[in-house]
Amino acid sequence: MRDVAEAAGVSLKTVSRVVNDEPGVKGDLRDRVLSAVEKLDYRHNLVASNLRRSDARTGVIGVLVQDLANSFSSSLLRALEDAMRPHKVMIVAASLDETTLREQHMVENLISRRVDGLVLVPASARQDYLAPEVRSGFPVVFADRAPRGIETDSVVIDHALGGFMAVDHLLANGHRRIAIIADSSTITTASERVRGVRAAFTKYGLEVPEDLVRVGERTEEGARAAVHELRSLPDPPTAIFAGRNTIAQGAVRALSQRGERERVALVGFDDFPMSDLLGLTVIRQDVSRLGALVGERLLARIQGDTSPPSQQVLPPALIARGSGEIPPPRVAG
Amino acid sequence: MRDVAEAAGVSLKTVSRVVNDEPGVKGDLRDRVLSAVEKLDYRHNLVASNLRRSDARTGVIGVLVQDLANSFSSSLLRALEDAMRPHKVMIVAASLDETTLREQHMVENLISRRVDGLVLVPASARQDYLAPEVRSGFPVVFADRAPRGIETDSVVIDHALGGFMAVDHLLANGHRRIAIIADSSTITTASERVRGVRAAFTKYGLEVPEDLVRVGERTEEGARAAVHELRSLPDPPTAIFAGRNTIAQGAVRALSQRGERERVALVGFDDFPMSDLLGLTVIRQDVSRLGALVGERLLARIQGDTSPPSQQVLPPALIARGSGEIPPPRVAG
DNA sequence: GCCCTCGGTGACAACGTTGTCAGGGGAGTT
DNA sequence: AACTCCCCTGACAACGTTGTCACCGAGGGC
Repeated sequence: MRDVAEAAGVSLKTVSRVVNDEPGVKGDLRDRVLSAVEKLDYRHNLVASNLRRSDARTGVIGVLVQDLANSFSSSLLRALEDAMRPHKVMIVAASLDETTLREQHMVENLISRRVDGLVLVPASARQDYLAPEVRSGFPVVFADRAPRGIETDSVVIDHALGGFMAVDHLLANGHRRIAIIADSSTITTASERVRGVRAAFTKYGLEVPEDLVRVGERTEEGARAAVHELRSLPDPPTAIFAGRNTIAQGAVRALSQRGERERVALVGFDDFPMSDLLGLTVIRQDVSRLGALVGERLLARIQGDTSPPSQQVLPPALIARGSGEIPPPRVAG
Repeated sequence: MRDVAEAAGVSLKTVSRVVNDEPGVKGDLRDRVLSAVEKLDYRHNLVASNLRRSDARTGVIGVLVQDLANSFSSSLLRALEDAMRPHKVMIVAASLDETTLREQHMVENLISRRVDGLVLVPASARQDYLAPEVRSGFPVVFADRAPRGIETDSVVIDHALGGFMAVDHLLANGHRRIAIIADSSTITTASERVRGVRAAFTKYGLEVPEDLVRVGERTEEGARAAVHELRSLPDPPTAIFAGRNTIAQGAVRALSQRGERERVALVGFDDFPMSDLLGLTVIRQDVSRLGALVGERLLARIQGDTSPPSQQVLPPALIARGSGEIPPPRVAG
């Protein structure tokens, strides 16, 4: 910028005015500056600009999700991007892979970078470490999973209700031997879903078939192996509840391999692209809506909203596509 | 930081030393500083730090893809993230939606933010506007699509070869009435793929059935409509080449609706999750490898590699899963 | 006892920008 | 003709940090 000022024969401040489209620079001077900018390939330095400016907006938010390659995460990211674009806010994104430690490192790093706000799909069980920031009014919105240990905005799906709906659906269709495959119980969404599942059994006055509960599966491979194992039991499940999208995908694969896709009922949690073509019955979370609401909340906070933390809960929906409507085999009444 | 220095009764510089883990601060002083940091909830400001530091690394790269929610883009992003994480580089990502204007705005913005480098899946036909940056040695790597108008690193798939392989496969299986549904020809990858398709016809000494060529489709809905229309022709196609993942998805939907999935051959470009379960034959691009190579190249440039621009071309692979192996109906020899 | 060395600490300027305020000159008013 | 007002422009400090260099005191060698 100094060079530009020199080349145009004006002061630094005048260049600054031209670059920022501030009023009050006469035509010829402005032209001289612009042509100097052109000639020297000058690029405005937003880093320095943000440092100096009093309001201190960087125009960047941090978004920490589970896995950028996962359809849930990427849809959320896209929805957030769309919500932020009109406000000229960009997104720094990272995958946490359910790692508590990485979550803390990333949060720390993003705060050091002075992002304007944070969207968090937490991997950790508790987020007390964020307390100082939240207290100081730093905008943080939790998505999909509620915060623990701090009070801040969140927009979550009613995971327990989703789990309930899925298994209620299977029980209503006559299934009793229902396998439950879910992620590690340290992940609150997973344990919430399982809680809902248990509530569904309770509603029918039934015991949960504990021998068919597989908690701690995350990967598609693990889920596939679990289904093979479960179906090989002496008294195998006639229906399966898959606690998240990768598990459902693994389950479909396993049942395909066994040629049992028409025989064993399956309800998944999380919709994903093309699941309709697989005829998969799922509990759908409206990810676009989730992202839009999170974005809206974050923007409000960034713009100075100081109302008490809000907890928004979105209902999931059961999408029947066939796999969940397979009846149990008629053996004994 | 000033407050911390005051609270600890030391100079600014000493605080700086402690925060940056520099050697040469005695035990008790260091402790005094750390406790002052704790008490005041001081957070190191990386923005100012980066401004002052001479080497001027921000530890952020920009990644501009087509659509963050698309499985191709999100897989690429994830691969890049994995390549960058060991080097403590974060990612600012944005969707271009094939908009030339947004591409330029975003690039400009990212450069203003002084990102250390840029990964571009370009939407524009030419990228001359980047010439000044490239000339000055700013690290830019093109992914999936080669640059036009500038010389810089790129890692691309051989799209023409992929198109050729797909249609060669169909022709070898006896199809002649092959529909070509592809994205707008202004997108170089799309036109490259179509070029390969035409080469395949030429190899067999055949004319391209121009009445079955639909160029300019991008969305799943458009592709679905196109398939319905094509299959309603008096002399309908017996096979379909779908020029990208969303088109293949639309085609599968359309054929499903018409109950013709077992009757019409289909080869898609771009693999996507669960396509194996749909029995879809595709041309697969190794996105993880692509992302890893792009990340490697970008890191080398950031670390000062000044060798001439490299052009890496990855071969695609045909994954036969059934849909592409459906023979043409036996009507007349 | 003097000088030198060296580890620890601090004062100051600088990174690239913008907010503040003062000054200069032309046009309009009395 | 003198004065006022307003529009442009520039000088300067400041944002939060770190590189540079100087200083101070203790310890060791002669």
